Amino acid sequence: MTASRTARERVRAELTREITDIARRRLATEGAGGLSLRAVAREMGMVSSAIYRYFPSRDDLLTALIIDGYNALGEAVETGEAEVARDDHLGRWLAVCRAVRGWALAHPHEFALIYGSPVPGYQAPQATIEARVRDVVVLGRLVSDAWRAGAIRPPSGGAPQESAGESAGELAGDAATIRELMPEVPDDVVWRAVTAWSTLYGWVTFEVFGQFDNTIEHREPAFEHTMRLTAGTLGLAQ
Amino acid sequence: MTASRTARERVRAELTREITDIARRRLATEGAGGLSLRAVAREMGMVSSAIYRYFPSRDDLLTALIIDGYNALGEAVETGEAEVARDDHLGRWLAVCRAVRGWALAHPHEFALIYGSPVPGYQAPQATIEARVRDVVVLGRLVSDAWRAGAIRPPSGGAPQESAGESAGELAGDAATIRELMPEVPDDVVWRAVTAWSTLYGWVTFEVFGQFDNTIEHREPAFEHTMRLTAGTLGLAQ
DNA sequence: TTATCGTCAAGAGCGGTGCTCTCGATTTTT
DNA sequence: AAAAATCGAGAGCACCGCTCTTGACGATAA
Repeated sequence: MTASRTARERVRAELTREITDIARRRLATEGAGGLSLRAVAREMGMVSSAIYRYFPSRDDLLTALIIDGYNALGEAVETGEAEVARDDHLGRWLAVCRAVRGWALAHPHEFALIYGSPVPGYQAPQATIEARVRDVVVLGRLVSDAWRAGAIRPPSGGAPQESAGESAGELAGDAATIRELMPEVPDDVVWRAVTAWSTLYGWVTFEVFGQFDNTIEHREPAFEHTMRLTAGTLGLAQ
Repeated sequence: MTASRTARERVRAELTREITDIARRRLATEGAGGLSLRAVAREMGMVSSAIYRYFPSRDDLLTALIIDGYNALGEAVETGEAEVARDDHLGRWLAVCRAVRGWALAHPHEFALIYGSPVPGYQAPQATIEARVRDVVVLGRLVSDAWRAGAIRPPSGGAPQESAGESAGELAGDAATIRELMPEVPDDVVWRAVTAWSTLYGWVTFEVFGQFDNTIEHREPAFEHTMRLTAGTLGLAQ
């Protein structure tokens, strides 16, 4: 078995996990810029150079935290949305909104890591890109379900003035890409979904990053109201 | 006159300006976290300690850059919106959107500095808070003008389901605060404006921070379409 | 015109950072 | 049991923000 080689590998896996745990805890208090390998090593009673046996660079540790962050957010959204009846599409949308906001407020530094300013000099590896779609997948399935169930107001033939000429084709191309996440949905609804998604993350970003300070004090009712408004933009029946 | 002491003060003002210029240029290449006083000093042919005669700490230099950023964005929005006829309210909204997006794409690191993740360990002083409302003021005036001109669809008595009970009062309180920026506008329209503002900055944040990579390739037509959709949410006649 | 006083650049130095390299010790594999 | 792989520890490099001291310069007052 692998039991023999596990002797060393088990302690290695354990130490790797301990490093990321301490790093995540320090991230929550110091922020991404203040994350220091030496501090993590010090807290583990290790010498700083030993950390490099587990993470070859600070960026690799950051990558691990970013992937964890995407998965944590994705999981929060998935479980939040799963608790609502499948045919309650408005409820599913609101559950997604609350899950995103709740997770972001509970983990502001991790949220900043994955949806805030890119860390300078850090290039996100491919592994992070795959993990970052979990929340969007939930939205896509929700929109697709709602559309097929007839719960989304159909494109009112020309309500938002149709874009003219060449840009129409570019719009359609991008819409086709996005439609992979929400099958069968017409272009117009695809763009409504993108708009709603932008509104959700715009709000959460504003709130987490403090842009509402001294302006909106009762965030929760305002968020609820705004996301209901946004459901209207999305075309969900109220 | 003060001409004599100006001799000294003039070179001081000039050096101060040179420092912020170099810092801004380095910010554009290295990002906020990579901004180093020593590097700025080196580029000026100065010794590092001399910088502290002009900016007592790295945070003070950051503060100067942040205030400059708010003012640059505010000015871009103001001039962009001013070029549109006063009674073309949809045009004014779109001009605001394009100004925000254009400035953010042209100065991504400065945008990240003012609307992205807070710099860890940095506490924004009061001076920055005052400069950061210039863009919002433009939006407020625009919404107020449009409302008074009857260009905004009035609250359709209960279209978005009215929030119940106690949260209604909290909503109204915050709406009153925001109304200082958009006089005479009813609560419902205030929240539509907040929603539209979130959509705009949500989109721009997504685009600047690379969340649209491999998904939306033709950003400009998609942005135009989305912001027209958002104008509908705001209630602006199409 | 001379003396004084404030302002300035420069240098050394402190404690911190990411990261590299080497060196023994220990564990795993052969 | 011998060989190979892995690991922690330590020293060291170049960099960072920031502080303190020193000596030179220039504006101002006697």
